[in-house]
Amino acid sequence: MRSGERRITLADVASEAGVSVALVSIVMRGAPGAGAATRERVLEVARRLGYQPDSRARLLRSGRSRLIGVVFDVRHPFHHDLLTGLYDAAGKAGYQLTLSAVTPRRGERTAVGDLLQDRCEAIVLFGGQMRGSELASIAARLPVIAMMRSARRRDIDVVHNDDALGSHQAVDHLVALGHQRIAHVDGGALHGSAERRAGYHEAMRRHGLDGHIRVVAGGPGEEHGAAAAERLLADPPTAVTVFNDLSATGLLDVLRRNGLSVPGDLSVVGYDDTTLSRLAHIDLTTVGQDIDALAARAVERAVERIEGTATGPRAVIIPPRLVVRGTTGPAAAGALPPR
Amino acid sequence: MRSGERRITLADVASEAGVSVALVSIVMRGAPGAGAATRERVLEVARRLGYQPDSRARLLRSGRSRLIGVVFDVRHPFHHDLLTGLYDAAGKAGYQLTLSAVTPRRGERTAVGDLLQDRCEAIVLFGGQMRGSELASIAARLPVIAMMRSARRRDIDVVHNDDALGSHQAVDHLVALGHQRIAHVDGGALHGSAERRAGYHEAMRRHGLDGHIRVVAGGPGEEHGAAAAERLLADPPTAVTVFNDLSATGLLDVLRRNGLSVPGDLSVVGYDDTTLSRLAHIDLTTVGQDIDALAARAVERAVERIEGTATGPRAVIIPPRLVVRGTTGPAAAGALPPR
DNA sequence: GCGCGCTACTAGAACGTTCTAGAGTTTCGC
DNA sequence: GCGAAACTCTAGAACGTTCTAGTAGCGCGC
Repeated sequence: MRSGERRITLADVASEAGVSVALVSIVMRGAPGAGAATRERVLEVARRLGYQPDSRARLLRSGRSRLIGVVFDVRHPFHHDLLTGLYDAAGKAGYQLTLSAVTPRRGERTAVGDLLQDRCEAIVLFGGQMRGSELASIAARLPVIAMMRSARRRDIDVVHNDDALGSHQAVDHLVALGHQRIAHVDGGALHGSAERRAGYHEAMRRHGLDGHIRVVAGGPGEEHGAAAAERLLADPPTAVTVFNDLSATGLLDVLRRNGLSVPGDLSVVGYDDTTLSRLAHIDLTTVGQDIDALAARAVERAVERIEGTATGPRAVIIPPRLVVRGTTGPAAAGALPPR
Repeated sequence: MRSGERRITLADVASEAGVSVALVSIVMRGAPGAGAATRERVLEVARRLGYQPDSRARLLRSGRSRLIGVVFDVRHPFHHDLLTGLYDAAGKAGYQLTLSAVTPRRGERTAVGDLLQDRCEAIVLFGGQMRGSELASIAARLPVIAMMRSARRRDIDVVHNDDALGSHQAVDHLVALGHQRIAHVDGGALHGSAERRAGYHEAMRRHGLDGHIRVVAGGPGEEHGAAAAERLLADPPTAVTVFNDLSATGLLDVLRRNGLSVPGDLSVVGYDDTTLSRLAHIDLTTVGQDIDALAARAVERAVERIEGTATGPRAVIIPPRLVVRGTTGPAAAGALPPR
């Protein structure tokens, strides 16, 4: 049946099956309260008539929407894995997702506004640039769970990766390979940059490598890594931890163009374990975020907020995991300075 | 207001403003039929009370949903750009999108089923693996526009790139650079592979290079391009057109590992102009699809089907565009065989 | 001054489903 | 066998908004 043609409703099924509309609703929802024989008969009629539930009516009448709105930025490097994980987690919790994308030409405010109209019970958002005060005004209406972004407000839940721990893991790995002259290329003002930098600092100090601490300004893009590499070439360290994989890719390119062998002359650790890091010719050692865990915890927290059962702090921190590939190896023999 | 608290409705605004509910509805929709002073008063009350429209009620009562459902596969290489384009085009046509993702763990049937419940007026889908017969059963209910996939059925609209023309463009570019020994690495059984291969054949024949036609079996992944490169090494052509960018990346890796210079010894043209092709160290010459045009035409066709104004063939073909970067250059001097 | 057309505004029904209170029937325990 | 509890089924109202048909008032033209 096409636009303009009336759809089959519960009333049509009820009429054909000789029962009430309310009983057909009970059957179609799989709710208790219908006899087995009646249930079978109703299902058969519904199938034969091609009945398709109408979520508009359900959403309007039902006391609960059981919808979790997801605002996602199409350019976010993990949005595909996050969506996958969020759908899984929501399904398990008996909720449904309704998606609203942020694009270069569709702002976050529009994306959020659409979800409010849908009467979502909570909103999960990742990426994006909304100010804390704007998020707070939404949080006054319904639970807001922010992922992978700064939102230090007492009414917004935050789920993110332990960036500092990831840097510790990277430095630990390099130290275990014998490296001491380890530099860090940061992410500029981007979310996570300060934490990854702080983690690098802490880890270096923990290993007694204070004198080798060296941070080079960077950024999230390939070009940032490339520029950082140019600056490192004058006095190369034996290893580098880089803010993210894309930046590491740019850095690798410049190093290789300048005749340095990776990991022979210099080891490189990225961050995020994006698909880029897995390309055969990049084969990047990197710190991976546990996306499924992030998604699961975000939904869990959303459900807790909806159901009023939330306990614990607003911030949920998920530990990352080092993924060792081909860009890290033992420190070159001549690289160990006298102690 | 949080879950459990009653939302402000049109009735609340009407009561406070001293007008009817229907008039408030007219004002909030920006529909004609309200006096200017009344309109101002109502908007002020709505703003003060924090009224938020309820799309559930609107969707249920309104004769039209004006929703276009989009089924997208999160792993599709262009889904971010397509979503961007689709939102833009839908907005311009006065429609809204409702999204439903296909993930590794959420099948297309589920994704489509959700959209049917939302009473979308048409469905646009890209990627995915649904059989033509399944698509047809949906098309019996409402207009279906398939993008970038095979669906040769007379009741389903298809919007896609002219794959054959893209291959022509690639071969033309290489011939203009003096290449004659041009091989093609195909995409196996994947959508578009046959057309890209056919286009390569036609273009080679058009340039009188029948004797140099050479097709190597490939596939969509990096590893397919790498394997094809291994096979080409025994007798390298001077140029290769590759099914897609990712495959070209794999091929490039193997060529370079084996000491071949690109484009000095061998030129490479990918397909799709993905973000991979733009990385500084890849800098791939590639055939780009016009994503915005694809999205615009898909929405246009959806609207035509909804409004019963569709004319023209079911298939809408968008020409691609060659993007010249660093992997193509003049044929090496010793490469020209005697004519 | 009267009638017609237009605009502003209203009342009530409709959209398709779920919720809730009730009636009737069946089953189980004493 | 009787009473209570559980189950099946029904009727009617509700959800928040839009649609539709109508009324009242105003302005303009004859």
